[in-house]
Amino acid sequence: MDAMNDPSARLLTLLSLLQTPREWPGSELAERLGVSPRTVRRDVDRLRELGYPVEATMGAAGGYRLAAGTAMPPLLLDDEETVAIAVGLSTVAGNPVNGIEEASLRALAKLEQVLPSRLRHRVGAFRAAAVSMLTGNGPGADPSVLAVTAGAAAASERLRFAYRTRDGDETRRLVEPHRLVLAGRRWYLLAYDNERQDWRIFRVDRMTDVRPTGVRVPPREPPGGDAAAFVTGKMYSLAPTYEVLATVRLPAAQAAERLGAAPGEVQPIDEESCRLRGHADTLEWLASRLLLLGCEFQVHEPPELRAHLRTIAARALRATDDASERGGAAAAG
Amino acid sequence: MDAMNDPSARLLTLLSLLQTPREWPGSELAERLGVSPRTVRRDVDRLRELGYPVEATMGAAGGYRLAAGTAMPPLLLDDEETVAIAVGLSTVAGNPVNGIEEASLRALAKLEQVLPSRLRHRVGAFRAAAVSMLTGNGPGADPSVLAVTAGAAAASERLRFAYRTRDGDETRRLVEPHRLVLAGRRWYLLAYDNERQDWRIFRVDRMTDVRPTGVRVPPREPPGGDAAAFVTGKMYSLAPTYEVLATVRLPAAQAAERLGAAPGEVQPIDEESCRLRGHADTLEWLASRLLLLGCEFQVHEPPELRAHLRTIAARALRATDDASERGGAAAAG
DNA sequence: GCCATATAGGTCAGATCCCGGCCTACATGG
DNA sequence: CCATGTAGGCCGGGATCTGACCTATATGGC
Repeated sequence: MDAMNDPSARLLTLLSLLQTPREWPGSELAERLGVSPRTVRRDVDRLRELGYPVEATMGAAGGYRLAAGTAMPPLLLDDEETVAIAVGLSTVAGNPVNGIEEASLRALAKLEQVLPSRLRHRVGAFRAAAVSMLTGNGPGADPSVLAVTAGAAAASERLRFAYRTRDGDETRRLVEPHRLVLAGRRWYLLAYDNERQDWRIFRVDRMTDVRPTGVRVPPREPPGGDAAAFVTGKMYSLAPTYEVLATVRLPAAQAAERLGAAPGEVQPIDEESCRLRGHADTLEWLASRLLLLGCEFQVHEPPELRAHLRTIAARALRATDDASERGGAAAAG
Repeated sequence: MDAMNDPSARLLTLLSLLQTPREWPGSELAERLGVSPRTVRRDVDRLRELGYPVEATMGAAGGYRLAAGTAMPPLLLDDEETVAIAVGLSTVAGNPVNGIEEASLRALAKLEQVLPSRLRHRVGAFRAAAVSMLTGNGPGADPSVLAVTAGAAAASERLRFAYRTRDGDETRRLVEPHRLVLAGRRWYLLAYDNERQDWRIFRVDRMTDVRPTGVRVPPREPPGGDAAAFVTGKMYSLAPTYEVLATVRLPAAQAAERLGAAPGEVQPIDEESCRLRGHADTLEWLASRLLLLGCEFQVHEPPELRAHLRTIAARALRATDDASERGGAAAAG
């Protein structure tokens, strides 16, 4: 199969074998690699010298296996594992709520760059199901759009895409991407618009048909220097959001834990309740998060959220109403 | 730093450089690798012969970059990307709803096997936040328990762990793990209990302090042959679940899409409503899923779910009740 | 307690590969 | 048209790799 004469290729396949969570006797490795057992021992030595600790259990039932070291070894994945990782990263990057969004985006860009095309559509299929499932069918940004954009920004490549403005118009853009910024629950792209000759901010979930042009340009300095500040400053003009103020009957620590490092601040009121302040862009998201807290709470601030909670309450009551069960059309009003 | 005299190590770092989404001129690669440009060209050739298509753009502003080929190249990740991948896999494996659970579990086991300890606690910290955030704070199984168990099952290693029975008793077990099976929303371990000398099924979320013994045993044949059938057969005796029957005022296709490939069947009633049948183990999960559908629905079957929906409705109404806003203790009744 | 079987590693000789330096060919952008 | 990049052939000296010995040592089963 592979040319096992080449020590480098052999080391790679040896690594991939050792990453399987099982023990490999040296003789079997020798057979698989097509070399003598002595060479296998030498290769194992080489891996150890490279910093990848190959554990060996001695004795009659001995064997080799890869252990945790100080550096990550190169991951050698099969098709399904690759798809799983791509989908997993999509759920984290496409619905970011914790604090590793940028890293997951980098990893996703790195992965998409080398993803075989035969796996690409499988990833897409799973992604739709998984993301909508895990995130509560939010209208988040397409992870592959995110990945391509992040890659172009890192490579300083011009980017071409279609952008749907707030009014629903479709426009085509040619930009020099600078940085992706996460604000609230949405990704924004800070980029220099080549046609309009000015800096613009784009909502990534409104970008489609994204394709790198391949043209590299020297990176441009954004105005103000700090991309995040620039974006958050202009964000509210792009997407109207709701300011939330609520009282939650839960200790501040517990509330923060259940909410995750999500939007907003949590301030303790007393030992068993706290004040929640933050902003989000959809009422459904807010309502479901509050209800999933599993405790009593009061919503003070956005009247729309109060109205929406009443809507949900009414719907939940109708769902348990025996009267509407008989005549299906009764729920029309 | 690295011994760049070794061609194997050099190829690895070259791969890691090329995985960065940018273009690398050959001269810079030569400098970084500490070899002559001619050797870089030879190394690039070698990568291509190994099946990793290194794209090169010719001309004055040329350079090398790694493109998508037919096989996945070994992924070389930095710390943050590794953590992001581990967290992403945890959200998919620890809250499985789509159909790549087994693959994500394999990938997670592979990754945890070689995860440097310094990254381990960072993964743990993010995991708690991310999983509870994305899954709606379900009491799912600990992903690292899942990963260790999957690894032991793959390696045919005996496993020792503490198990909390339904009555709340803690027992210590020594088993030969056979397979992990996903049933409904929970992971189950089918294993041969060495002390009780019989096959047993364990809920993974009740396993703690899991540690492989390192003792390898020849794999045993499970009773019926098919692990999944065996588990689903005994599942209901382990965890009491709720049978759901509901009518949803949404076309069947849309309902299926919003519910994902989750548990249950969706049967169309007419063009704008359908019947939903399935089972799940927590009322919170069921209620939130139904409410997130964003449409009218009626719950027929589990009386507990009807009661829970009324509870939620009452809580939502109290949250918008101005009277209870003044006196905090008024919500006690 | 012994033996089979595993890892661990030293040594040697021959074949092979690797590397840098030099050369020419070719594509591209200013 | 020229500077600058990739592409690749050729050559010679030196380093490396491999298999085939060998011994030491740890472990589990009989």
